[in-house]
Amino acid sequence: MDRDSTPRAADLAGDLDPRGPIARPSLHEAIVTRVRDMIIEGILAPGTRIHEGNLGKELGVSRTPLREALKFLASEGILELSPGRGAVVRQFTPKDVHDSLIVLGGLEGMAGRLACQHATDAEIREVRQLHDRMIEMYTKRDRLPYFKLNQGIHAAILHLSKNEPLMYLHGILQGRLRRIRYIGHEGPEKWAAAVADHEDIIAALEARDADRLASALAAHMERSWDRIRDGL
Amino acid sequence: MDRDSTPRAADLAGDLDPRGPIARPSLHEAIVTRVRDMIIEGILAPGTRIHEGNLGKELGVSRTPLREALKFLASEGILELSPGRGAVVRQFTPKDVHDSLIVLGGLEGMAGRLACQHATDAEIREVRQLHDRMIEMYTKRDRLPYFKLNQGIHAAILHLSKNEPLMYLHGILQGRLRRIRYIGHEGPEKWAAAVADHEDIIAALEARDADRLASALAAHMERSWDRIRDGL
DNA sequence: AAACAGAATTCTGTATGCAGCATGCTTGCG
DNA sequence: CGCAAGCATGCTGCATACAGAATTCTGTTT
Repeated sequence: MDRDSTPRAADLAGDLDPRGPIARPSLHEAIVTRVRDMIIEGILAPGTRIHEGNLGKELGVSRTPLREALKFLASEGILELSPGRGAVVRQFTPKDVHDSLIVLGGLEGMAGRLACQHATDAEIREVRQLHDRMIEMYTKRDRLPYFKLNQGIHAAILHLSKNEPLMYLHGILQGRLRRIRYIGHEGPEKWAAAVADHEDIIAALEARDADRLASALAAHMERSWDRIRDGL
Repeated sequence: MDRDSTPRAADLAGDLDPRGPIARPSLHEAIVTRVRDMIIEGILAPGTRIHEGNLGKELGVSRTPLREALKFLASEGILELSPGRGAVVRQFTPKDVHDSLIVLGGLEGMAGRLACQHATDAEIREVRQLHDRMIEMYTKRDRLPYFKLNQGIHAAILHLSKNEPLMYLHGILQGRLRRIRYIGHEGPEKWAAAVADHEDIIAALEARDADRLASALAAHMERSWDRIRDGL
């Protein structure tokens, strides 16, 4: 509020340190991300009941903030709350995964359409650069950087939509599926097809062809399902 | 699990009481819906800090379950958490509302496409019946039942998609906007246009014309924005 | 008179303790 | 020997108590 009225310390810090004010991650946030990661990495397997006492002791926090974090994660759909029985790591059926991927494709399609309208040429070039670096990693068969760049491109398109609610919903669904995708079912055989998909996507974005971009993203997601469906 | 192996008590209860097992609404759930309603009805205005002590005393619960409910609502995006400063009722800018409506239209469009594939004829007839009753309320100028039936039709279309994640995301966004729509900006002048939109929507659904249904739903949402934009 | 420093108050964040319910085991009976 | 009822244990749900941070008020200083 009215930061210009006290220009000294605030602007000095602002100029010298573009990182802004020091924001320690609150314990709440720390626990949430920690537990979420534990679920994604499979340390907490789907279907397992979460023991508040043990988990709290293991994380070095008392039950109260841990319980609050569990409620938070339950709202994301990663956990299920059975009254009197505590929190259980949610199991996703193959249909759940498929349905989620369909919606995810639709959301990215929406984002693509909006990006064609709202993105600047410079921003699109940045996505192209991400893509080029991804291709580089692909030719080197360097899987982990490839995977991260892949995710980064999708996130970038969402960002270009400049639609916060859209990004939010996408993030929720993405979070649910990260567990599935983390395992990395994607066999190297079909790797090439995914790269080809991405080439289409970037081309459509550069041409600002909204319809083509949307259908390319949806198709990409459909093929992603084909890649992981066998792993259930 | 294997209910048929012990047919006596279980099936007896199941046959006699179709309501299933007794499910008391947990206090957690009760508080969540209560506070959410308070926000929707404007009792807790956007921007206000939530005072845990007072609100807890008012609801007759201690701070612990209340705090858990607040975290839950924060995950839905209805509240914001400022570390050290507690929870604040989120304010939505006009852009937030517009962006949300765009996404909402897109989600309903997706649902419409899926409904055209998956819905049975009987289910579509049920939606038509909802529509007819809505028209009836419209001709009587009976606003509240009209509003509820209107919401019901949209919910029904989502349901016909038979895609749980889609319904879930729609519910979140819908929940955020209910506060805005609850006020009831919709002037009676433009009422007729909304009814005409719905007529289109039902017709497209009955024809199972996915493209037409999707665009009708998106357009309907776009016009909904025109109706409420003046009220900020 | 305005502004700053300091103290007091108040509220959030966390820990702990207790009550109620769910679960697993043991024992008694058919 | 099988089954069921009762009992014991352990966990969740909630309340309360305490510590630390934020805010506000007051008194002093320039």
